[in-house]
Amino acid sequence: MPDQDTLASATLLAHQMDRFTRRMEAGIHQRAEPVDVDRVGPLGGMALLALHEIEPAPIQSLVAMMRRDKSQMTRLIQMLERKGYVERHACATDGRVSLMRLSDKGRDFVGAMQAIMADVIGDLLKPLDPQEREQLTQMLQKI
Amino acid sequence: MPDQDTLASATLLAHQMDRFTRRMEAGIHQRAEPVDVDRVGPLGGMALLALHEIEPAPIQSLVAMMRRDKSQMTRLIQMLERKGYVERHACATDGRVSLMRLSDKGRDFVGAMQAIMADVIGDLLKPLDPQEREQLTQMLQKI
DNA sequence: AAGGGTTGGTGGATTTTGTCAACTATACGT
DNA sequence: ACGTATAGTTGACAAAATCCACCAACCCTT
Repeated sequence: MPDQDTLASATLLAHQMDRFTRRMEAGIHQRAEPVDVDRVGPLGGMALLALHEIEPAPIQSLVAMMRRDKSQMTRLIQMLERKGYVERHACATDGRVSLMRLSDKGRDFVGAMQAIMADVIGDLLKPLDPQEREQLTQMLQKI
Repeated sequence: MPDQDTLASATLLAHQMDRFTRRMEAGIHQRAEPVDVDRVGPLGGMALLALHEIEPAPIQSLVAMMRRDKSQMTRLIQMLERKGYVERHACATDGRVSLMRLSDKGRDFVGAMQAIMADVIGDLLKPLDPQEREQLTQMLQKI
């Protein structure tokens, strides 16, 4: 039987998370606007970032990594391909999958994006000392 | 000049946050479905939770708290009012604001919701020991 | 090798959220 | 009384999420 405190702290955490994520996205979105000439959007940007870490990869991996619906991901990738940020080619060992990788244009974009993210997040995390930041990422890693 | 590591860790944090928030929302959404008979939706649910902490409150406070657009909030509240979860009455000291508070129905809903949230979040946080959880909320508080 | 179940990816349709700008009415300062 | 700021509302629209059916290639098992 959870007491009143447990209940309240759970919703507190949820709100905190939500708010932080929100601030993060707003900050990134704002500073990314001049960079995002082709309007890939926040989600598209995140997808490119994610792809950068795991390329070459099938859509499925990106789906798992970003926890989005696969149909959504299909369309997102199609858009990114159309705009020249990612390239796809059939997988040699499995006829169903098509492997994606970043194009040069995509790589440039990712570089710019990472700088912005570091900037924004560094800003948001200012109230924490370096040790705490380390702790934070480690905790998030665990979960 | 930020080094490669800083850049990568920022995007890592962003992804971690995004994923966690997403898992949380998915879990809550899933388990809340039977409770959400009037289809107030995830956002409506969060709004009620938030309101519960600050009521009675003007829309503006909720806007600040949830970091959503005010127009979105207006419509959300209208929906919640229509469905009988919140009540509004004019503010005595300021003719522009209308104060919101939960109805009994709203309060019941919040109770059910909190239990679900505690459950889901407790589940997600299982890999952390109590002390770490405490640390986590405190860090999030700071930022 | 043929069948049945599974998995990777697509497409359509709809709902939920988010964004931006214009607009009303009240409040506030001078 | 005047300009300006604030709370809330509305319209129009764009982005993101969700759900479901579907195809084709894979993987078993027999």
